[in-house]
Amino acid sequence: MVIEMCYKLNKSSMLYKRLMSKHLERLNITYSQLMVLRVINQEPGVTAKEILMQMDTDKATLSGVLSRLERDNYIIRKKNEADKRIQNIYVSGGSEKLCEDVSMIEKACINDLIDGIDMEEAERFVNVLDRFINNQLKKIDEGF
Amino acid sequence: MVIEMCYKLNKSSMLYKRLMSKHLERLNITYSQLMVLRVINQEPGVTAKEILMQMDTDKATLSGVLSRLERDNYIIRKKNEADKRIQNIYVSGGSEKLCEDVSMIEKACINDLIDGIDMEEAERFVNVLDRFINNQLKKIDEGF
DNA sequence: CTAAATTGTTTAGTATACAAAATAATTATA
DNA sequence: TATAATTATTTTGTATACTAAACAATTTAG
Repeated sequence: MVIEMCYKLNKSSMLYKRLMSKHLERLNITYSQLMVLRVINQEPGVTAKEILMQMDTDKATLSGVLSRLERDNYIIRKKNEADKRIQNIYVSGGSEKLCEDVSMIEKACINDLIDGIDMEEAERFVNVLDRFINNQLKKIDEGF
Repeated sequence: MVIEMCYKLNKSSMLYKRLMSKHLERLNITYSQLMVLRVINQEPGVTAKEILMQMDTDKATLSGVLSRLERDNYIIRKKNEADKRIQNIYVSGGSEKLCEDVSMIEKACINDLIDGIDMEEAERFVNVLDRFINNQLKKIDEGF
């Protein structure tokens, strides 16, 4: 039963990424890149470290995403003069617009997915999901 | 609200893979490889095509997983004489045992994750998740 | 029967995900 | 103050995920 739940969580997650990627294709940006770009858009000047703390991803993965975002001119990195280990990251012109466009797409895409699921059900669902995630985080913190 | 739900589904899925991968590390097999190995264990002689139909993954991805499973001696592939495009796939000796071991690990791992979530909640959760997945599949079938 | 379409699978190329090691800059310590 | 420990980030190496193209064997059509 619980194993089934886990498989289905994985399946749903995979399908969501597949759906969003398809929609993002014509904007020439990937799902992961977008998630990161959004954080930078909301907090101009953030550092990689700060992005990492917000998003549950790996530093090596983020490093790659950032370098591709920079390569494609979505972001700009400036070395921090006070501490030269740090780079402050900013979105480049046009990226704010991109973030907005994507939010629209996302909302449209998601409306279809919620079909037949009412608000109360969704809330209970997220409530259980939160507890499940917390259990997972606890396990990981404890060192498995 | 629904966007939040999607993010959390992704997060939970990522955490689950991270947890399972950690546990599987000492068995020298990856999560994806194990999922495929299980199908082969249950249906000796299956073809790649048949595995694809059961598991929602990509043929190119599966091809890679199969070649690594073969490289590491977990499976054996035999060319089908009737139709030489096809290969029948079998687990090699010891893999049945491996599948059992992993099931044990998985159960132990999952017991901790369900902590504080009762059976009824879990059932409702999976029910909503099923509908959500079906909506996603419908969207993908419709060509997005 | 032969060219064209189909089928099962692999290869090439790009983007993650993640562990482990390497770098570079900063801070703490003997 | 030289050295060790720490911090922020990148690099390396392996394993997915996915698209598009390549291949080989098999069918289907004209």
